[in-house]
Amino acid sequence: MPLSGDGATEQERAVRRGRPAGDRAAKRAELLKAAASVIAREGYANASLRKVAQRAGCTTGAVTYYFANKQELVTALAESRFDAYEAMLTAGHDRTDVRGLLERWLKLVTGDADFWPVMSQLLAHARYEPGFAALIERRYARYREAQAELLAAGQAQGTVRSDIPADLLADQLSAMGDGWMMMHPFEPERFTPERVRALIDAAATLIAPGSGAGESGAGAGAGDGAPPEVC
Amino acid sequence: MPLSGDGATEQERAVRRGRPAGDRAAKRAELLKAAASVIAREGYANASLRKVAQRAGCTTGAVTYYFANKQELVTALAESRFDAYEAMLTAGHDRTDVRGLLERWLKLVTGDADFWPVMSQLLAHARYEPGFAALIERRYARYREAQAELLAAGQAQGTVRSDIPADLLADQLSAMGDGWMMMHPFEPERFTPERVRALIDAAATLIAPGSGAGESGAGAGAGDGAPPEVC
Amino acid sequence: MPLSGDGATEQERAVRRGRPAGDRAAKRAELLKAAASVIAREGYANASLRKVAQRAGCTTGAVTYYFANKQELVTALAESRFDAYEAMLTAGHDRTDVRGLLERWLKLVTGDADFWPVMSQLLAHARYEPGFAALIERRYARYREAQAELLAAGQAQGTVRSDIPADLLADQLSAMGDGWMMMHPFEPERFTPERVRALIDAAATLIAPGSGAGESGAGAGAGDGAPPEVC
Amino acid sequence: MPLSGDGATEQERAVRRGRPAGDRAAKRAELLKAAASVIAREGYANASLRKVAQRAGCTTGAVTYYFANKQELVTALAESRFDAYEAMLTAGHDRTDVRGLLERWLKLVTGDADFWPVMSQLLAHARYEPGFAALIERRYARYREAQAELLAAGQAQGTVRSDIPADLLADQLSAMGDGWMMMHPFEPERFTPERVRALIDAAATLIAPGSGAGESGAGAGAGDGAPPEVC
DNA sequence: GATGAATGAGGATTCATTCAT
DNA sequence: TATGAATGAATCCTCATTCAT
Repeated sequence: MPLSGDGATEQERAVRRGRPAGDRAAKRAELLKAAASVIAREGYANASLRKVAQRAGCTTGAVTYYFANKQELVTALAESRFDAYEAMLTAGHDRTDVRGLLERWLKLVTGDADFWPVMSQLLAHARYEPGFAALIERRYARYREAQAELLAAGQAQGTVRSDIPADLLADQLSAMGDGWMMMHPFEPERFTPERVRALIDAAATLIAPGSGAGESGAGAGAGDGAPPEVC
Repeated sequence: MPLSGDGATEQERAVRRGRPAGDRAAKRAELLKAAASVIAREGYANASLRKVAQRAGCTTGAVTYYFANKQELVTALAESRFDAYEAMLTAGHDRTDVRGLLERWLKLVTGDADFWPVMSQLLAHARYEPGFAALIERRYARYREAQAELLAAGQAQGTVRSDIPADLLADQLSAMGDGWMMMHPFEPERFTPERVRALIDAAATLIAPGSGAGESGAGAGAGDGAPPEVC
Repeated sequence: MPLSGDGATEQERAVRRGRPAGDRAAKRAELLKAAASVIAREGYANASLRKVAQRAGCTTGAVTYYFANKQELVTALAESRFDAYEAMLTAGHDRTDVRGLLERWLKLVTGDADFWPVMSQLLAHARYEPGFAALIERRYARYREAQAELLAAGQAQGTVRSDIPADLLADQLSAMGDGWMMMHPFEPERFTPERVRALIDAAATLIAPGSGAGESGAGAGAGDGAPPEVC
Repeated sequence: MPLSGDGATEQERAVRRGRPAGDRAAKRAELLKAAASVIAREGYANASLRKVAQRAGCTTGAVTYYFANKQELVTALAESRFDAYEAMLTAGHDRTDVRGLLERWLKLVTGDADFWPVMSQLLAHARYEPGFAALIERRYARYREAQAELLAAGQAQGTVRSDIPADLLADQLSAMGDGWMMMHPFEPERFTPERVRALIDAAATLIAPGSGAGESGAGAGAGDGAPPEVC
């Protein structure tokens, strides 16, 4: 509408020009949230575009207007989730603070009730969605590498046990996270905040150096924040 | 099926004796195998009764004849998988041999190429399949308890670290297994036999007592069987 | 039902064995007729499986049960039409009877009111239906070759003009047929039986040898059967 | 659009004078070209307004802005094609030059690669597009009449055979043209320029007077321009 | 026991069209 | 004048399930 003097200043127009798609990005984000909600509540196999549209309060056509494909929708959803994941991981904190990483992981994963269920559903189906698997593999690998680097740094500083190579440790930590992620939505009553904290504390204990001989369990200290002997 | 007097002679029945519970059970087992294969190859979301029938070499009607529902088929499949899992766990070995457990787990999981993919798909959908979730929760809990018992016995014998309660350790070990199970079908090239062994060795190191201070990594010794300092 | 003595003789069973698909072929033929009717009445672009099902008096699912694809349905329809076409062409008559060919062509094409419209719609869309174009090209070529052979034989006998190669003549005759086929459903009132006969007579005159100088037109004799001077 | 006083100065209008009827007509023509291209490439059944817009480099809204309906677009396209056809036919040449007509027809039809495919698609669907059929019938009839007049004049001059009434000859010639038009986009490799010329030469031979008894075929001379004995 | 025909709801996707801006 | 968001119906197709045989 170049001729309609709508009272917008030059600067405002420039801002508008900055996001040429108008509210496209916002609407897409809204639809992604709806999709996440549906997947979390009904599972990937039962998630249809119709349900997504219903939850977003629009028609099916609107969904396919913003996302050409169901696959595009799902891929975009996965991207956004991995973005959050990565932001968590690289959130300008001390790069060797393994304990901090676990805490941030805990916060991310418990902050958004949908996060775990959605991620587990996406991962479970990634293998069978052509083009989708590649995306997850790529981003997942990046995440694991970052984690391995962090653990290696911890080993250099002596805050992480050195008798297991960092990459194996990273694999084990992320596998643990995946396992929890998969089982959490399945039996949520088992994953009370206290138990999750206990699990995280235990994980910290597992990768701490020189542990194993003590009498008092790390799990016993669950809920008291960071046990002094870890990290 | 002992109640169906089908007019078969004693001899005919004797011939049949090799099959566990008559033709019906055999046919059901055959269909379950087909279902497992389809799920492993195409994913749960894309697995249809038609495909199962096709792979089993029979008609769609036959499948619904032996299994009233799709849900019944899937549930029976899950039961059979957990049976194998439990048999593995309780296979008359030394009940305190944690290392042996890991080895048996490894053998089970690498022996049948479909085991991991099928299990991960079933678990991923358990939450959303009414009546199915309960089954998995029950059997999974039983498995975890058995594992916790085994770990506790190990702690009593001093072969397992005691600074983490056995139930937390069991949770962590099984979560690790779940995580690998989920990622394995997804990037199989990452899970070479050597690396799987290294991961298991590292897991053994993780739960061993008094570890963590050494310089040489357990993972470095991957492939050489059981590192002496573990278990 | 191998055990049910249904009173069928050995021979009857053999017959049944001959068409293993039961009434499958019959049902398919029925659906093909419905499809032809829909295409003739509504045009290819507006022909949907739903409409075909409606006309056949069954559900959409039934159609896709007998034909995996819309393309398969359309292809089968084209095949059946070409079968009729070819049967017409090779109907055990005198292979050099060009006039007879034109007559048979006329009968085929006027006998089934749907024949012309359906064929023209199929041909018009063949180019854009992957895998369908090949079929038509193949069968169409065969038809044109047979026609060319027939015309060549006529040339050898002196009943067909020899100043134009038989293959070009065949091309022209079939193009004429195609052109009529295309325009016929479009302005049916122009194609009265009388006019069609006149066109055929004129076509016969066109390809007859030594024509062109006479005063009385072949078209003037339309309706009086076969003008003596032709063929 | 002479009635729209759009405030343009005399000079501005002069500049515009090159374009037939202002911007609107130019834009419509542009869209028509895009529509023709889409129909030629994808077929009528697969041609959507979206694709037309895409090929024209504008939005869907723009198309519906310039053409109220899809039907209006298609109708306008047909009109423009028939305009070209008629212009070809009545292009101030000798009105009795049948050979010249065929040559001009050849040039038109081979000059624009899209002409044949588009026309055949439009004709194929004319029957089923309400309001569209009438248009084609009218214009097609006019074209056939003009052709019949020309042939009648040829008969009077002795350059066209007189044993077949002019209107029947016209029908046959145009049917031939339609038939080629329909088959050409379908198997383009069969319609090399040489063969098209041979076909046209043969057509000229067909309608020439006193032909048919000679031994040498007109088709054999294909490519050498106009055989002396024809027209 | 087993078949396979048939159903009908639901899947994703495409499309012409409308309309506020 | 032109945009592009949004609609809702229609597209083809898949599927679990039923049922007469």
